Amino acid sequence: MLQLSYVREHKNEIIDRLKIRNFDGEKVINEIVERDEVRRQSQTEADAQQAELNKMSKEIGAAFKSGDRQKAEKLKAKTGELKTSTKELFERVSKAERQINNLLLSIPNVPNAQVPAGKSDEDNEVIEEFGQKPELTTDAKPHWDLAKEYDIIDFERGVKVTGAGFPIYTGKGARLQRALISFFLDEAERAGYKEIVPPLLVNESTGIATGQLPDKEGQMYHVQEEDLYLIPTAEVPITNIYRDELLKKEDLPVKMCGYTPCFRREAGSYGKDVRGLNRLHQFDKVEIVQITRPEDSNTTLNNMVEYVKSLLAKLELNYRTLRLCGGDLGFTAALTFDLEVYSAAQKRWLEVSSISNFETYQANRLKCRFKDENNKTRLVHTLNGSALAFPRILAALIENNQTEKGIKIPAALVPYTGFEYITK
RNA sequence: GGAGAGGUGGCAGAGUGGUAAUGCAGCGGAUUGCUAAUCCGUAGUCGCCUAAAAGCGGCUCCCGAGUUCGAGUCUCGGUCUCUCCGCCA
Repeated sequence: MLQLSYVREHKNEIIDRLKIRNFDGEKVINEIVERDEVRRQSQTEADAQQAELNKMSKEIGAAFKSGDRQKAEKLKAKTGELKTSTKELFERVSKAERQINNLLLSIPNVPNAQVPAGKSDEDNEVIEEFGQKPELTTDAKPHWDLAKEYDIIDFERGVKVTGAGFPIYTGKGARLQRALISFFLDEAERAGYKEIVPPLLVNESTGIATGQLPDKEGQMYHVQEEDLYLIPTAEVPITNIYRDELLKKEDLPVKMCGYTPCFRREAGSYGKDVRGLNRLHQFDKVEIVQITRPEDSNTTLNNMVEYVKSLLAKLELNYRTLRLCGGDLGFTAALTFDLEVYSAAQKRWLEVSSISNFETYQANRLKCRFKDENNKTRLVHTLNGSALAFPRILAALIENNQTEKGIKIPAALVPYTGFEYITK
């Protein structure tokens, strides 16, 4: 969430910039500033009274020690009234703090200056297109047909075992998943990311810190009995590794990666977009996460985008890079680039990676800070990106590489799959 | 699941009702003729005052209530960790 001092000092600028993401923050922010004034005034009074009480306590202690019992009793009698009014003042402070906190939680991140205005995904800015769209014969099939034909994904039995959106990968399909895990993790390790195997269930504090809670409960599966949530992405547990920690400046940047399944309820998603592998309740993903100094995060974001692009190039997939407009930006993100791969059989672009800079928004909730060379404690910046999400990569791979001989595996993956073609 | 012990600053670690020891690390400074030693200072956070610092004050010993003029210390509730037992891949 936004820092209170930042809201106080840049009120109008924040209101203006939030408009880029079509968020009208005027009322909430004015209320925060007003509550903050109450808070500070009450605290100044309360502190002064508390100081007086502390002084009296010491005098009483001294009087007892010197054996002056009468003086002590006299002083004790005087504390009562002051105690009551001090307590009331502190209650006003904490009430204001709670109100401010709730209001702050409801405000999304302030978009970075690079973010273009726009209402929806249609207004995202295409900044680059790489490679040729593959040309397929007219009888080319979408992946859900190919999956059945080549016996690599069993959607129907997935429905039986669990429900829609939980596919079962079989045989070479399963092997291909395993190949992707190893390929992406090996690449990430080469790029300097430390591999993490995080928990797949997280507690409430963790969900709040990265911004999934409150409000977005609908996205996560909740385990009632233990009050835990299944992770919607590895971002959540991996970023939270450094929650409530004070890092040394030489620890930065922290570069981590991890493979995990991701679980999403996707409440309210219907229609043709959900066909096949396009939108699932459980899917696999390798995530990269970085924690950086504030002044480095812009460069880092670009490096992360370049890194993910290099993966797509190695998989011989054509892609385009989008800069998300304000209307499509996630709640916690300041700036996001999406990478989309073209599916020739479905004749549409598929989002395979989303790479974001959260600046201090998550860091403030995480209370993740570092000491700089002036010994100042400052919030870090957090970033993450998919590198990559499997289902749509798989969809594009099998659709775009369908040949008469079978489905051709890109050369970079062959050492991992152990086969060059998936055949019937 | 049962029993017991514990949670103190970036880290380690004392502290049985009256201003939170000490060591290490980091940072700043002093001194010395050599990859070093020694000495001094230095926790976080909120508020007041500042142009900024300095300064002053509050809070913080896992969290929340309570007792008390005064709580790291006593009481109650919660939470997490460790040890032993039970169960178990």
